[in-house]
Amino acid sequence: MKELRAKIVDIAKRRGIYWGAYEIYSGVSGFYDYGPVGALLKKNILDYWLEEFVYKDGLLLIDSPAIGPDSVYKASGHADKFTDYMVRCNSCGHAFRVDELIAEYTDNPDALSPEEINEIIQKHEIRCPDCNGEFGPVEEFHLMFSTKIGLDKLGFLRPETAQGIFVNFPTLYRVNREKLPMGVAQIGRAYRNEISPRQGMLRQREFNMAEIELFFDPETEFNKELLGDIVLPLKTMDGAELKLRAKDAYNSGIANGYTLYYMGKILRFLERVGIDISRVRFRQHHREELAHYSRDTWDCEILLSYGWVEAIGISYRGDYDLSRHMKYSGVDMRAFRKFGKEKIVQINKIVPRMELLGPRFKAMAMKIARAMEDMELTEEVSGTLRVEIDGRIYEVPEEAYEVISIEKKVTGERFVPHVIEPSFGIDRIVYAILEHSFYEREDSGYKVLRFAPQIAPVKVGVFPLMSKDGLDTIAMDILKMLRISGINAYYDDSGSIGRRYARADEIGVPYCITVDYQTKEDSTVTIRHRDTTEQKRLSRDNLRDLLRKLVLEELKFEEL
RNA sequence: GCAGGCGUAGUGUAGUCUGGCAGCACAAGGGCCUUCCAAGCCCUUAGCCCGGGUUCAAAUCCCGGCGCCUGCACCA
Repeated sequence: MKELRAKIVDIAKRRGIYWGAYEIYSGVSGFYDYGPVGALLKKNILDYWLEEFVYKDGLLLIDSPAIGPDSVYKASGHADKFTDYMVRCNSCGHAFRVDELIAEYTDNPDALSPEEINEIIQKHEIRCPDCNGEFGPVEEFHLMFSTKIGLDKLGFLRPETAQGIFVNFPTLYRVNREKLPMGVAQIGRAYRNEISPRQGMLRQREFNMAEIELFFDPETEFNKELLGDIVLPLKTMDGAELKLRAKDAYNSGIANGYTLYYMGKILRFLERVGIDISRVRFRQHHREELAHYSRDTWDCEILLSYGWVEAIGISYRGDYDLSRHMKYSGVDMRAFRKFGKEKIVQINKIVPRMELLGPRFKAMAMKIARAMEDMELTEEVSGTLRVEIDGRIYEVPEEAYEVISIEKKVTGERFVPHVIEPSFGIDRIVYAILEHSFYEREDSGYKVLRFAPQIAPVKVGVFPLMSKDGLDTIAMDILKMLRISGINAYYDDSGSIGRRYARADEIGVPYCITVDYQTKEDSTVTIRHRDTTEQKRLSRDNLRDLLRKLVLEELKFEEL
């Protein structure tokens, strides 16, 4: 298996798919460049992702900034949960994670403040495990990259693209004409300052994500018709491995309906982009494994040379994110749920008597009156009323207001929507495609990447059989014609024809056109199929239309 | 961050122990040849991770740094 990894790394660098970034300065782990071939591969995957997940389901695509103020990440919980405390030994300089050092002295090392940690270290005389030296003060280590916005405002690089969607919920909800369910998608880079990233492309400090937040009303029944007969490979929290039809899984209550819906879509998507879905499963997180925001998470894992690798996560985040942003920002993030029938309810309402409030409170009178009107009267109100505005308490005497009982028509109520979040690790999918589409030909031993035509970076190679006798100029004409038509094609006249096919196979070019001597007589060319090496003759005239169909996979090579 | 291993053309490696002209293969570029799956011939490009030390002389020995790999830890 290690062998395979080495071959992928080799081919990736040699042919321009990807490589470690900043090589001339000896590299920085956790950062990668996509080369000319890889950048197109990634783009094609994302284009197809848009088709499948955004256009087909009518989602809203947005694009928000990668840098956000710390207020956003305080609200999201990342500022806390993404911080580790460390101490450094004064004599040997080694750094240690605090939670490990003090684990035996406290139940919840994660909940302590730096001061409390210092206290524990002092009290129990904890010393450096390496040299028994004394520790310096507690330092913070952020898994988020921090930066300054302007002169001194603290900012973070987003550790996920999701928050850009949550903070915009009220606007998006209106744009969507206040309808749920509402799906919002975002493609972009996210950043995590991993302590020591390994595993190549699979764990990067700057990486590409495609995320969806599907907002829905938890009280509206899920439409089962959305689930097909597709069979889902599941591994549940208690370790059971099952293959269940999506509908049956829903009936058994194993997961949320939208989670199952996305599992089905993901499986079809992965198959189409070239993943062997017999090496795919959905693994449910254990409770203690869940992220701080999650109620239930299923990882879509792909079997690679590294073992089972999480490539996509489907998280049921409940109302966590919107509730937090509502609390921290003070902005109403709720949606409206209409009742089937409108209800008539009796409510008590305070009516302020302005002629008494005015003289007494002067400029504050209007504010106090509004606050009184907005009070939720759950119990009887009488006597002096205490009204709080901006932290100050105002005492309103009994005679300055009246309580009246009125009938009110209630057509619905406000609630915080729930969220299902399918989150795609694009780089992991790209890498998985490389591993799953790589093979070596039995006869010659040379290497092939079996990319699906739709995601193949280069769709067609155009070769003159001999680079003389005018074959080269005909081939160049065909190349131009294809390029003008929006088909990514390239020309190669170097070395023998076999060598050129081999080069094309290495970067997964699905079709090769060869101009030979017969072309000069009857204007036909050969087309060669990468996966079978079979060839057919086609007329030059309908080459463009046929190739288009082949690339879109509307036509198979066998049908030519 | 810890422990171990490693760092030589684009890629893979020899040379390091025992200091003395840095070699091979593949790939790439040019040319000749060639009528369909990495053919052959000629030519070319291109390298000792960085810094310091020892030495007449360092890829080789010593020190420091950086990076990569494996394991541990970490992995929202």
